[in-house]
Amino acid sequence: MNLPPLVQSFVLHFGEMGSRWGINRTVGQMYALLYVSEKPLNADEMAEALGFSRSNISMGLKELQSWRLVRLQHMPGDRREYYSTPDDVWAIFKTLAEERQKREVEPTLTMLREALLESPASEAERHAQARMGEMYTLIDLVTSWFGDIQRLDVETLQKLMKLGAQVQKILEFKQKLTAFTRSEEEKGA
Amino acid sequence: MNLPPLVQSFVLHFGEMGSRWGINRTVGQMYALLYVSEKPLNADEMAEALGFSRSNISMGLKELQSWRLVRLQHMPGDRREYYSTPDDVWAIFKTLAEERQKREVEPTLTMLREALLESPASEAERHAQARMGEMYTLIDLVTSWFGDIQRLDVETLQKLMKLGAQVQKILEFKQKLTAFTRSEEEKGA
DNA sequence: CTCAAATTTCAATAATTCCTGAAATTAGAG
DNA sequence: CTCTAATTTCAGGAATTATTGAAATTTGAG
Repeated sequence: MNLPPLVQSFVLHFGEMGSRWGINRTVGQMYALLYVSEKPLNADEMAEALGFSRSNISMGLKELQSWRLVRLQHMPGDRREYYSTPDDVWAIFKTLAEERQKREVEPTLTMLREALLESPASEAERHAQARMGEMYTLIDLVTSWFGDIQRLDVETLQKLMKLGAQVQKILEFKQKLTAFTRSEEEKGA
Repeated sequence: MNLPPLVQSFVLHFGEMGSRWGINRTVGQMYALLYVSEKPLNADEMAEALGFSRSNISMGLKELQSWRLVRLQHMPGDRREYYSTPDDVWAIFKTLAEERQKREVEPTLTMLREALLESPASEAERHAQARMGEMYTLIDLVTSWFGDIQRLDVETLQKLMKLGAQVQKILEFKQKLTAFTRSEEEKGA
């Protein structure tokens, strides 16, 4: 691996993180490299920069494409394929959240829903089913919230981010939340 | 494995999910089993129920304890150790989020912060650093929001959940959010 | 204290996942 | 079309991770 030190530490960190998240180290490194690259890279450049085999790069890119984290493009007068990540970090985050939702949350909700339709055949099953119900409700609630946040458009987000005075904004957000939950309590009382 | 079918499908699903999340299959299954169990279980009961070796159970429990996902207790007149999961699903979710924050988010923020303090030695490094800055800001923003939601207390949450008419509540929440972002736009204009 | 039950550790091996080079396929320039 | 550069596939070996049984340690009842 022959990269500027700044880039190298980023790439290595992402590799480690990747493996904690069930993504393999080399795929994590590939993503990180593309993320900080000034210009799109082709597979040979990536193999060279990271010191992996060409075929490993090919498989990793396929994986990254399946997560929609990487975009493919062509350079005029060059038949090789060049890859890059989207510029907008918020869009990247949303894509990641959508994919995880689809791959992990949805199947779990489906499994739970099916379990909840069964007739429990014993006290143990009755209890298990009740627990699954609690989990279902929580996941459903949290992912709805998450979805709401995700639906914030890029412009709004960029504005928030560029203002820099995030703490301010977060405090306002917190206040809304507090107001919201307080009004619930009043209704409930 | 000799479990009621409802429990079995839940346990197996969690095992699969676990491996996607970098947690190993057997640890995922152990957690799932405890989660739906009516009463605390000891290690032998778990080994029996899941068909794993006693030593595997021991290591898995250590892992689960390090995540604070499992509590240890003793039964009167029995010297074996019994394990269970907390009842409150919201508390479980918060614990998980806290641990991930500590293990994954904090180290990443630290790495990024350090990278941002370096003086870039080239245009490539300059660009990489700018990208890292964008990532830093986003992670910081998202985790703050997440922290706010996490800080909602159990009672409020339980109220929301038990009301059952979640969709209603979510719509209200969405409205607050929309109001919030709209007022930002006005200020910005 | 003692001793047996309970738990943990750990080295060996089983299982899985990763990575590669060689071969096959695809695709675009001429 | 043809021919070659570019990419993908895939079987085999490398590396990592998971699981076990046996031995060591810990714990608490008596």
